[in-house]
Parts: sequence; structure tokens; C-alpha cells
Amino acid sequence: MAIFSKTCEYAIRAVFYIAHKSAAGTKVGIKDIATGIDSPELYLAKILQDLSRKGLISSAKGPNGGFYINEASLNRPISDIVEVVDGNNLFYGCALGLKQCSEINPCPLHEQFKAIRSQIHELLDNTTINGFNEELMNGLLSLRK
Amino acid sequence: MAIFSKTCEYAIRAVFYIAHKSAAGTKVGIKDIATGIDSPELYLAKILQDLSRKGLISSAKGPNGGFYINEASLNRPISDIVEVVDGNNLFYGCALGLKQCSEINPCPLHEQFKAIRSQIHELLDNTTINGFNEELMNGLLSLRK
DNA sequence: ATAATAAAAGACAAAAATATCTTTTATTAT
DNA sequence: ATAATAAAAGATATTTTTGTCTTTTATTAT
Ligand code: FES
Ligand code: FES
Repeated sequence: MAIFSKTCEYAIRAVFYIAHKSAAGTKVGIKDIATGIDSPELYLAKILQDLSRKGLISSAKGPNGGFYINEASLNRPISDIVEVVDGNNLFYGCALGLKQCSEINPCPLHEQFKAIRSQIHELLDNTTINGFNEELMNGLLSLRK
Repeated sequence: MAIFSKTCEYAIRAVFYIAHKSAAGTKVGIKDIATGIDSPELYLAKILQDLSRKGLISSAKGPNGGFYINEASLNRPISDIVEVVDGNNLFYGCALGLKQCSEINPCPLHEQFKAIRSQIHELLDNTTINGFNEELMNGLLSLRK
């Protein structure tokens, strides 16, 4: 098991990819993104449609069209992406799958896990969509392979 | 998305359940366990068969049979369960699904995520199967609902 | 020996996640 | 207006995960 669903992994990688292109002022097509993050093109298209409907990214049809992210959204945290795609179970759910994580009816892992869980939340809250543009342009960070 | 697969959640809860019964010296039947942890009985049976084959738990057929855990296994960490059921991706895999998590080809979340990942590993390594027997017997901890 | 018990094993089913294919709609350039 | 482009939408397919049903095997008590 990974920490995110495959869908969410693609979503985050794609958003990072679009972000560093958007920062440079260019829209980017689905084909380019799919290649750039090494994902199945048509599946990714579905994911981006969803993110677009939810307002996380923007898109334009027709020639010179493509996906982009506006200034405001560039500064949003990637926890927003995770929440939209995978829901908030990772942030608030019980590690052992109890219907409700609570202090009054805790599972054995509760005390320890809630600390970790909140660190994950914090990490994703403090990581912005455009936080890695330079490193991505320099090729210091990877979104594929 | 949860941090463990449903299968793994059931597995850990079941093993905790068996453990605190085993500590009291009694074997426990699949029906009892399924009720005790609120899981689908026949699915859980499959999971326990697997854990049994892998040597994490023991079982006896026939009247007075059931599942139990021997002294040695009672002291094993639950990371062993996770590894058997969900593999080690949670401990070593890339957060964004890159084929290989590495320092030379890191994804944007690498630096921050590896710290969290190792804390998860540590938590599961330091949590033993029999570590909650008393609290479970006292009803201070829950494995269901 | 026989019947009862309980897990093991094998086959099957349903649901969810992942992936692909086809048609439609909007936009742009000619 | 027309043709080309590119995303949106809808339908379908595949794979994986989760869950169930049936038969078999081992053990125990009578
Ligand atoms: S009850 Fe399980 S993590 Fe809180
Ligand atoms: S490369 Fe992504 S977590 Fe290490």
C-alpha cells in the first residue's frame, strides 16, 4: 500500500508539472503532461477534468489551449489536491479502520498514530503547488520514473 | 484513502484480538474473532489463513480448536503484519509513486516525506502484538465500531 | 468407528480502482 | 464559414480489492 491512491499520485505530479509551466506563463496540453509525469494519458485526462471542475486547475479548449493554474491557485497547499482526490480519511480517519477515530473509543494505535497523522497533514498543508517550480525547471526534482 | 488496506486493518485488529485471548491462554474461533473486531467472517478467515501460512499466528482444527499466537510471536512488532499483508511500500516507497524513491532522483516531497515514513516505520516496529493486552481486557481500547 | 467441530482450500461474486475508446463541444486560425 | 485543435463527456474494459459460498481435511469426543 502506498500513502496515496494512484489517482492522487498522478494528480499531484500533474499539478506540480502544470504549475512550473504556468509559472513560466505557458499552458500545457494533456499529452505533454502525461509524458512529463509518465502516466496513462487518457486516465490522466479524466483526473484533470475532475480537478478542473473542482476549481483547482484551469483549462482552455481549442488551439493554444491546455491546462494552467492561476496565481491564486498556485499558492494553494497540495492538501487541497489530496482532499479532493482521496478525501480526508488520511487526515482524520482511524489507522485501524474504526468507523470513528475518537479519544473516548480509541484503537490501540490511536495515541501514536494521531501524532503521525497530523504531521502528514501539516506537511501537505505547508507544501504549496508552486513550491518547487525552480527545482523542477532545473531538473533537480523528478516527476517521472 | 486510509494508511492501510482494509485487509491489513482487519489483520491487525484480528491479531490484537487473538493476542489478548492467547495471553489469557485460550484459543479463539473465527466466528468469535469476526464478531470481536466487526469484520466479515469469511473474508477474515482467508486473511488469517494467510497469516497462519506465513507463521505469524497459529491455528488448530477440530473441537477446542481455533487461532492462537505463541509466546515468541506475541512479541513480534506489528510491522511484520503490515509487511506480510501490504508489503513494504509504506516503509520504502515514494510518496508520489515514482518507481524508486532515491536521493539522486527525488520527487518534490522526498525530503519531508522520508522523515514521516520512517516515523511510521518506527511506530509499527515499536508496537508489539501483545502490547495492548491489558487495555484490551479492561475495555480501554477498541477493536470494533 | 462415528459424529461433531473447526480450520483449510478452492471456486466464485461483487465492488472499486485503474485504464482505454469514442463522440461531442468549445475555441482558434484561416 | 471552414478546418484544425484540444479539452469535456460518455461509454466501455480491465484489474485489483473485498467479500461469499461450497467442499475438504484434520482433530476431538463419544
Ligand atoms: S481510533 Fe484509531 S487512530 Fe484514533
Ligand atoms: S522520491 Fe518520492 S519520496 Fe523519495
